Order: sequence, then C-alpha cells, then structure tokens
Amino acid sequence: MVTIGDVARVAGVSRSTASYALSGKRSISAEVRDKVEQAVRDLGYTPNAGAKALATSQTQVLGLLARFLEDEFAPAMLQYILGVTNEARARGYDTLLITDEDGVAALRRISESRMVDGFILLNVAESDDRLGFLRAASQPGTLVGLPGDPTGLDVFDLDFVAAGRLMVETLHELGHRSLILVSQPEHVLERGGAYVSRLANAAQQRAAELGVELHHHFGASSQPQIGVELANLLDAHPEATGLLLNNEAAAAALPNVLQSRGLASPADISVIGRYSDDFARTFSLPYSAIDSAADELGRRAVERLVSRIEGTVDAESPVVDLFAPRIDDRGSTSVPPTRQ
Amino acid sequence: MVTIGDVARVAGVSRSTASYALSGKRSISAEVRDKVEQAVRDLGYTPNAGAKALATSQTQVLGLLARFLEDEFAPAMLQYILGVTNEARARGYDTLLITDEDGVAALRRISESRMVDGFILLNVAESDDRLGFLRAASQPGTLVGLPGDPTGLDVFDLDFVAAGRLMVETLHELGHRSLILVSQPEHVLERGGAYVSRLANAAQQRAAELGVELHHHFGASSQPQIGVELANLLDAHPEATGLLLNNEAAAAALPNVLQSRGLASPADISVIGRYSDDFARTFSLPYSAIDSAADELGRRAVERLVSRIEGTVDAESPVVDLFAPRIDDRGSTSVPPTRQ
DNA sequence: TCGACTTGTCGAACCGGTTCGATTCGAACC
DNA sequence: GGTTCGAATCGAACCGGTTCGACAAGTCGA
Repeated sequence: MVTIGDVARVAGVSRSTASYALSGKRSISAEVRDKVEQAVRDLGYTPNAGAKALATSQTQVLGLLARFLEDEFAPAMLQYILGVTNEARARGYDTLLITDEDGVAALRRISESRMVDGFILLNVAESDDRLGFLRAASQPGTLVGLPGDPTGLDVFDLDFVAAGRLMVETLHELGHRSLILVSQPEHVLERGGAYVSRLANAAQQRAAELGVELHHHFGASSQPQIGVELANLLDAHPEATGLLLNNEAAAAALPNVLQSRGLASPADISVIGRYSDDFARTFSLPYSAIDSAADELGRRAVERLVSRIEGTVDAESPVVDLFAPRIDDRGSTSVPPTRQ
Repeated sequence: MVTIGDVARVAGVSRSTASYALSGKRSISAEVRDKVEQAVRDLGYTPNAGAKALATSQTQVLGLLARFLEDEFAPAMLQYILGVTNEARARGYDTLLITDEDGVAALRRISESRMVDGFILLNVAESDDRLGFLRAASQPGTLVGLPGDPTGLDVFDLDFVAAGRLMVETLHELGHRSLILVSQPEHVLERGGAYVSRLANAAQQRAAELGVELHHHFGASSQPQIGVELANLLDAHPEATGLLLNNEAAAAALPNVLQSRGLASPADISVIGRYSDDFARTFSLPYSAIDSAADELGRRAVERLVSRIEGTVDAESPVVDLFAPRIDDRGSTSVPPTRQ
C-alpha cells in the first residue's frame, strides 16, 4: 500500500504538508505542490478510505435502504436504485445497497457504525417503522415515498393526488362519463402503500365533482387472475368508456383482454395507466400513462441528501417535494364511442 | 459517539482488555467479560467501521459491479443484485453497488482506496476490460458470466452450451424435426455477450447431430419490431414446429403474435424460452423455459468470494462453475402436430 | 521451595489519514 | 530598524479501533 507518508518522503516534505498540498486547506508553495502531485502520480497514491473516514468522520458513502415487498412489481425498483447510484456518483458518493429484511435493525447497524454519511429510504410506507430511528440518527435521511407523518424529513414522491385528479379530468374533458379504476391489491394498501388510496380517493372525489361515474376496484397483482378480473369488470360495467390503471399487472394483461373481447383502444375504450416509462417500453404497452419518474425521484432525493450532508441547506427546512404528474401520450385516449 | 474507550472506562478495564473481551482473541476472565458486555449494552456501543477497517484492513463490504447495457433486459439484473446482497448479508458483509459507466476506473478507485474486501462482477463480457485489473487487484474477485479467458478467476454462469443442447434435445425427443431459434440481437453478441452464440452454436451443432433442421435468427430486443420479426419467421418457415427463444422481448411478444395468427401453443407449435422465473411470473408467460437462475448464481458467487476473502479456500484453485440448465415445464411443449 | 507455565491484564504502538499550534522567514509598514 | 503580518512548513496529537510484548499472580511438578 502506498500511503501519504510515502508520498511525503518522495516529495521531500512532511506528511502534513503533503496532506495540505492535496487538500488545499492551507496555502502551499507552487513548487511543493508540484512535487507532491508528481509523487502521487509516480507512486499511484490513492487515499485509504477507512483512514480518511476515521480522521474526517465522513465516508463519502450513502446508504440506500430498499424494501422489497411481496406482490409488488420489483423491476420498477431498479429504476429508483439506478437513479440514486448514478446521481450519487456524480456528486462524489458511493452507494451501500441495503436490502435487509429488518430495515430498522439495518438502519441502526449502518448508522451507528458510521458506515455512511446519509440515508435514502425507498418504498416508504404510510406508517414506516424506520422513520422513528431515522429522525434520531446522527446522519440525515431522505425519503422516496410519502409517509403519513413526514415531520422533520425530506420527502420526494410522485403527487398521487394530482395523478388521480389528472386521470379523471383528462377523460372527463374528452367527454367520458363512466370510468373504471383498477388499483393495486388491497393488501398493498394495508401494508402501508397509501399512495394507492391517495390516488383512488382523489380520483373518486374529482369524479364526484365533475359528475363522472367511477367504479373502483382493487385488482390482483399477478397473472392470470388480474386478466380475469379485468374481463369481469368490463362485463359488470358495459357503460364504462374509460379505464384507469394504477396497477402494473393490469396494464400488462390488458392487451390480451381487449383483444379477446374484440375491443380496441381508444376506439372502444380509452385507457390511462400509471407506470414507468421503462415498463411501458419493455412490454410495448400502447397506453398513455403517468410516468412514475423513478429515476428523477431518486436523483432529486440524492441531490437533497448531499446538500444536507454538506451543510449547504438550512438544517431546519425539511421539504416535501411532490412531483407533478404528466401523462405520456401514447394515443390510447379519445372521445368516447357513440352508442345507441 | 460511544467508543471502546468509553466501554473500557465503564467496565473498569483497559481499552485492550475491552477489545479482547469482545473479540475473544485472548482469554479473559468471565467476570471481566461480563462487565464489558454489560457496558456495551448500557452504552449502546457499536464499533466504528472506519476505525476497524483501518486497524484490520478488512471492511466487511463487498463491491458489486453491475454493468447496464443498452438493449439488455434490465429488470433481470435486479435478481442478480438481490441474490448477491442477501447472501452477502447472511455472511456478514454489506454491499457497495457500483454502476459507474467506466467499470475499470471504478474498480481501480474502489480497490485502491480499500473500500471493499472483494468484488463481484456482473454481466461479464467475452472480452472484458475489467478482468485485467481484477487479476492484479489486491482484493479477490468473482465473476457472474463466463468470459473468453477466465484464467485465474472464479466464474459462475448458466451453462449455455448445455442449455442450447437441452432445448434441441427436448423437442427432438418429442418428434420435432424443424425448429426456429431466436437469439438476442447481434450487437449484444458484438458487445461481448458470448453466451448468445454459445447457446446458438451448441443448439446448431446438436441439431445437426440429431438431423434436426434449425433456423437461427438474431431478433430485435424491443417491441414492436420483435413481434414483426417473429411473424415473418413463422411465415418463412411454415414447416417449423418448435420455437426456441433466447430473447426476453421475443417471449413477451409471442402470445400476441400467436393469437393473431390463430395459433396455439403447444397444439400448433412448441415453445421453449430462456429467461428468469421471475420474468415469466411477472408477465404470465405460458412457455416452458430454462431459468437464468440469477439469484442462485449471485448466491454462489458470494459464497465463493467470501471463502476467498476469509482464506478458507485454496488460493490457487480458481473454479469455473457452470450451472446445469433445467427446463421449468409450463406445458408449452408436446409432440408436433401431424400435417398433410 | 524454586523454576516453568498459564492465565489475565495493561500500556504502548500502529493502521493512514487530518488538523492544530508553533516556528521560520521575508516583506511591508511606520 | 524594529514590529507586524502572512505565507509556508513541520511536528505532534488525534480519530477509534487492534495487537504485540511485558508483567504480575497463580498453578503445577520436581
């Protein structure tokens, strides 16, 4: 291992001088700086991360806590993870990926051993047991996903209330008066996935305001059940001309369901989904949808966290940043068909 | 921060005694050990990771290098990542997730700063520029994905040669004599994804041995192109009774292609895919397939890496472990239809 | 009863960085 | 010409662990 002592010796200066020459925290003559830098290059010196962490109490590592829940669409998680790691690197941080079953224990372990400078929590639930510890931790933390009580924490999430309203308004403007909304399974909600009901409630309220009929259904999250449920829903509500999908599995199943019933979108039925752009591309889903913006949320969360770590942000101003939904138009909406 | 000095003071012993009491590396009286352990509990002591790393030259962290390539099916990567992180935790290691564009630079940075005890490389290419550095690095490394020259490295991968043979043999035994094989796009191969050609070559060779006709095609990796290509292939080879898919996008597109042509599987055509179990479940793909066994490969890679780190494995015995393929039967194969 | 071992503990050094205070030197100021 | 100041550098201490060598006390056999 080449240490800063080696660099100092080769450059003919003391260790402290070498350190200052590299950090620039005290003025150093140009001559000495050059010699030190040359020595660094000649020896191939890289500072030892552990020693640096010990001396500075900074690790340049972020902890990324990912919760993987059963019945949740896992691939979407990858987008968040990539958004976080890429942005972290761009800002000079590496990412420790933590997937422990017991999130609180993991948080405690990582936090108290001072392995990271801050935390990003993914998949935050309505009532998340990790938040209590996080508020008291000595490192700052940022959430992706809005909990019931975000007090004192920075939060980034899609604005699901606005999303619910936007879906309904969009179809209402086109003239639709009867819609079906398919949500994630109810147990996702029970587990704390409040975004499901935030979207559904907002949609229902907006529908009521606009005089639109809205049939809400908690769909299964797996095939082939969800396909059957979709078919049943279409049977039960033949007057519905619009379908809103806050359920990835439903979106994936819909093409076959429509085809087997001889229905086309948007000619017979307008469809708006809520899933990631990436998901849509992978499965060529032809439905207009509100993008989950996973990578953008991860990006913003890191940006904010790093600001906190580096003290460039007022410590007493936690922020709840709800990303405004936008519909990626893939042509699956139109005026409702005229019926007899 | 509570340090081992605090523990020692509360327990009324020296720092070294406290350290030995906790590590057990020297004999310590039961009385003292109890006092130290009590102090640890009372104070809530957790060792500082940076200090420990500095003192022991061990970080208890593994570096996971993931390469994300364009046109590759990204969600599959998540399975590998989870396999690695979970197994790592089970063995007392955390995981640093590295997604840098420039893998070699990242490897150098992480390795030389001594942030990790070892590396897992995902998505290893036929000729992978990271391997040269890895062989010379001071930490051991393990590959998931077989490169052209695995000399000196531990490698874990699905046995794609056996997979190609197995696909052909399975349909041959059922009586099929004309097959179509759809691979990943050719540029995946050019980029170093040799597994594509390993499977294709093995399949072609085995087909020749068995007197089976095999039409090989490099398919697109995205919708809707791949759907069109599949339709064209079926047109071009009406005598083919079996379809082998080493291409996730093709598998995802096939149900619609078959349906729109009025074909059913396995009645009209037998299908065998090669994709992860998870992928199949998410999209309810009804085709028998060879599982990529991503989590199992990740698990084995970590197991091996940890053995190397902890010196429980002979340093001079790198191993190439090719996972034997197995077909998950979903009922999409049968005897070929009898034709006029 | 003495020497040899064993057991349990302590102090000091070390890992590789950063940072504080002190020192030297030359320039600027009055 | 003495004082003051800033620039440049060094040595020492520190971060929080681990580990080596020394040593005191107790055990055992001869």
